[in-house]
Amino acid sequence: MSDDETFGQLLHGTARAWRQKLDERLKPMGLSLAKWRTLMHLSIAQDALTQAEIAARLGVEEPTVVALLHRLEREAWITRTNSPHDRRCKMVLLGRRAQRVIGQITTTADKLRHELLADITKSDLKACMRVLTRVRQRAEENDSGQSGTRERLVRVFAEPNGQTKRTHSMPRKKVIPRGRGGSK
Amino acid sequence: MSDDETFGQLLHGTARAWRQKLDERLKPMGLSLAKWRTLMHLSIAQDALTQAEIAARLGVEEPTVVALLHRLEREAWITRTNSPHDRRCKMVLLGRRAQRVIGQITTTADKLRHELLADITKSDLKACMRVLTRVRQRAEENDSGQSGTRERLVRVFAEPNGQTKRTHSMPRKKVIPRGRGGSK
DNA sequence: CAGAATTGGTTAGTATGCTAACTAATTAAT
DNA sequence: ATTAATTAGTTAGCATACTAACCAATTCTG
Repeated sequence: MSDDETFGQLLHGTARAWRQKLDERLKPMGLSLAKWRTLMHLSIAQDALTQAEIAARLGVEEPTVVALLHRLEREAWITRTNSPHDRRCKMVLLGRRAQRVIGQITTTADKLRHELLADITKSDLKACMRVLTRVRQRAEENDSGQSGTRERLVRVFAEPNGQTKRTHSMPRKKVIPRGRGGSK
Repeated sequence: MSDDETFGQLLHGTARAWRQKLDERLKPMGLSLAKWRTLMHLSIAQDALTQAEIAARLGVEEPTVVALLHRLEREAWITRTNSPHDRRCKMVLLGRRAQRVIGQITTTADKLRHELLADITKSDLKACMRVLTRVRQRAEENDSGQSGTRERLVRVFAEPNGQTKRTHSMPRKKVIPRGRGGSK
């Protein structure tokens, strides 16, 4: 009870309200928070991404991405082509339509963010982000070492310059350029 | 860009991680965050609630509650009976099973909350809750009057101190019909 | 009191997220 | 060089949330 009792409720409620609001704003453009996030990451990457990379950047599981991309493709926001280097992969690209309006979409999201954070003091905001970061860390860590292969959802946060410090994978066979070492 | 750029992502990511963790902990008991919240509100109420009241307390829409209660009923956590006072209503009650383990469930949730907020300073936590509260308020307010009847989801859990100050409702069950024509 | 408006609940359809289980392709090991 | 392990993507099935549309009961209004 007491104070932290409602922290969870507050956290979820706020996230939900935010999502709802953004969805509402994006709806006239035929988008949503999840779709926008996907397009944004593709836009930032400035290059085709594999579905696994998208999943990592969004911080969701692969099957979720499959469905998401399916919808995005159906609505012509993106295109998917088989990679010639690795026949398992599909390279995902922004379609024309998306390229044309990506700016507007991002502007909408930015605007909302500023509205919602309008009268928050800089220090409160910092404190809040500090708390959220810490909580997320805590919630994501592996509840102590129980068995082997729990380690999914290694988040990959894009730096402003598009460099993404991948935590895992990216094969890119032999002579293919623009590779970096990687893999843990 | 810059700082608040990632606030939305952080907010969602944290909420998601939290939910995931709690779901994971509750899973062995056959529960989940949404189910637990429902049972908790019923437990707090110490009385049967209508579905509309539950929806208001959970802060979700009615159809969501319908499905949720359907699952809870199927698993014998709750029972639903038609109200004798208002034939539209269904009164929802905690089942035996739920009454027996509600304490354990709540303990689990409390424990997780304390773990996740463990090393957060009191003042940071306060600041964070202040921010979240403000943001939620903002996100929930009616973006200017446009479509007529937007005003759902009037939250009941407003104050972070656990006090519940109901904003509306109180099911006028058993309203004594003063001088009405009665009949029927 | 009769018709209108409101309220409680449901159904249908969609979006997002998850896990489990599977196929196909690639890489690692023996 | 086979076999084993890993990785990319998919499908199936479920949970949770929403909106839109609807019925039935109740309350409000004129």
